[in-house]
Amino acid sequence: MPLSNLNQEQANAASAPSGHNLIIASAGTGKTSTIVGRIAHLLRNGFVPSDILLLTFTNKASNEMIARVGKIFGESLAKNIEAGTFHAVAYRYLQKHSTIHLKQPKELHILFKSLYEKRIFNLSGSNAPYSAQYLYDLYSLFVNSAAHCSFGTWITEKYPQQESHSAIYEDVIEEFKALKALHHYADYNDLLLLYRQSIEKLEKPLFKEVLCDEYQDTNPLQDSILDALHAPSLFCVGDYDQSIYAFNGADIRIISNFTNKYADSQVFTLSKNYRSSAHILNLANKIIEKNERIYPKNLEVIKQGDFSPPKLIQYDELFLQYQGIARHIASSQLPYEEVAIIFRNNSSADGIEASLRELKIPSKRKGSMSFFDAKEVRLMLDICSLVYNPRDMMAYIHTLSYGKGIGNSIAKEIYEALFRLGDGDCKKGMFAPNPDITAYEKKAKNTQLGLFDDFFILESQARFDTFVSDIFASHPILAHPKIHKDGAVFLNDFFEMIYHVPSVRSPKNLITHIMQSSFFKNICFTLATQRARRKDGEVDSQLFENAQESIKRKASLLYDLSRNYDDLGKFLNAMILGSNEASEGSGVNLLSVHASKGLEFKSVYIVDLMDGRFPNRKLITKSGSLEEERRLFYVAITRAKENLILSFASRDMVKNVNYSPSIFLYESGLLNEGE
DNA sequence: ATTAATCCAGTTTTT
DNA sequence: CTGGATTAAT
Repeated sequence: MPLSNLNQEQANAASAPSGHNLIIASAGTGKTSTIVGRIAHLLRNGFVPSDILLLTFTNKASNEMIARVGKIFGESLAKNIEAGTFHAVAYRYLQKHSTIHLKQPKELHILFKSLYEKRIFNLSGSNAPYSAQYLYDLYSLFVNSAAHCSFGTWITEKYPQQESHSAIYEDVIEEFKALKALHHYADYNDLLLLYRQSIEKLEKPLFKEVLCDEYQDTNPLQDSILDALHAPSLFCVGDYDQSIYAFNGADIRIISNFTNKYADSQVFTLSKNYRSSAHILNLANKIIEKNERIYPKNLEVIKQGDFSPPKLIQYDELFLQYQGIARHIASSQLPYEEVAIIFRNNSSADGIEASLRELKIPSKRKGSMSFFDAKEVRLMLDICSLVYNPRDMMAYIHTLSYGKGIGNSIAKEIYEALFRLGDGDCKKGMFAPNPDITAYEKKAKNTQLGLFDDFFILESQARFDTFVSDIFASHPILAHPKIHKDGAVFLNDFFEMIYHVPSVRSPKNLITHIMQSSFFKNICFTLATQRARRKDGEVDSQLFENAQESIKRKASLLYDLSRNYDDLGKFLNAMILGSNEASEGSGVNLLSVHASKGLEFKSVYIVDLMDGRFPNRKLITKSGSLEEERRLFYVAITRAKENLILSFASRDMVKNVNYSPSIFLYESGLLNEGE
């Protein structure tokens, strides 16, 4: 039945014999239907669900496809197909076969930085070493490009002037890797590396057919996973012209070399476009022709009807543009869900959101970064992490650093003390410390200071007894000479909270418990006070109320999220792997070009088409290319089904900058030279 | 050496 | 509005 919904081209692809099949599917040619059709074909021809692996670029995409398969074959059967992003699939496998703790990218970044900052560079040369941030990004790019040489060699090749630092770089990275392995921490890249490592050793392929969506955006590391899977049959779907992830190592040579790599490869091309009007497709073709062609492309317009041509609106000022677009949307009479505003840089989103709000137009933005970035949310998740994994160093350090007089160093010393006192289990270290172990190793300092330290340690046992509870009184970690009254009270609250963690550690129970603890409440109080401080140093009571309200809202949002999970580990990982899956609210869609990939809307507005911003000149000089920017523009245009509105502003009043129109507006013929 | 406070710049795209 | 860097204080 599903195959009969496909056109001839799609059906040919979907029913291709097992082997190495590449499907060139341009924008709007029914790529999803073809993949679903392929799965249907497989299931009808002797494959069982567990023979099939479906790799997509987002988890949302795989959920949609599996749901469509479920409509045909039943949900219970469809859910046995392994499906998701490379990362999600890798993670699921690793969780079954090893111990790993997935960490927020930012977390490991902090860890890396702390190692990096201890290094001493030779600054006599003229070349300053890269910042920890930049080095970390470069390393990630190195991993994703699956180079066969060492990082030091790689970096020297790419940036010869950095050669003198490469040995130190390599050494820090080795230390970083060792530390990650020790704590079983994994970042996104590690998921892929570890997965590849595990499956390489297998004697029998895990799957009979692997389907890979958005093949043009796979990077060499992901491609090496496709190799390591040794699947007897591949079904790769992609479009050269929509490759927009070069910054993440995506390499278009992977898709263009497919036919050379596999002698038995078959290429299918889908050329019937069902999505967009002729006007829109003509514009898209006109743009993409400027890029070098790898596969011929002649899109056939299927959509019939009388549609308006793409429109360019010029504004004098940035905010006038946003307000103008908002008014345009208000008067367009379309349901807001059918409308998308697409921009090159996320920095455009705030202004657009504000302008829409002025007109009371609801809007939704993808994965509000701000939510998982908020200190209070991260704190709650850190507490969950350290309950889940009582040797999670990062989570302990972040949490304990909130104490007055306790910074990263002392927090780390406390963690290490608890770790040793509990023989590797910090919770045991808290409530059943090994009496034979001293909390803090004596530091090899000069004797005078050493005596001074001992003096405090002798005193410490009785130091805080008068105001701390039984659970905590005379705990060995109090021996730390730098912990004083506030810190002790803080630690006491921490102990109280952990001690009373509900025995049923469901995510929602735990979140509720944290929210009710005085430990968390006190920190929120300080956070709110900080946020309510005016420039003169006074605390504005109104601002304080607002800040507390906002914290409460975020806490209850996290509680709502936690109710969907019955397992603490699953909850924590979902908060990391899928943190930007959930878009909040409803209404007009606000999307970056990258985020718009794979989506379609009746009306599309592409804003801020100024030279420098789109194309992003800064990036072109760094790592990107004008061709990639052009593909981005092509992707943005081809999201539109019926109406396409392009706009730019010639001036930004706030930044006091003048802009000239994007080169793409000239290329598209909407502007002529000299205008 | 470590933490706390203050001031200043700046903002790419994703799993 | 946040992160980073600088500076002051313990």
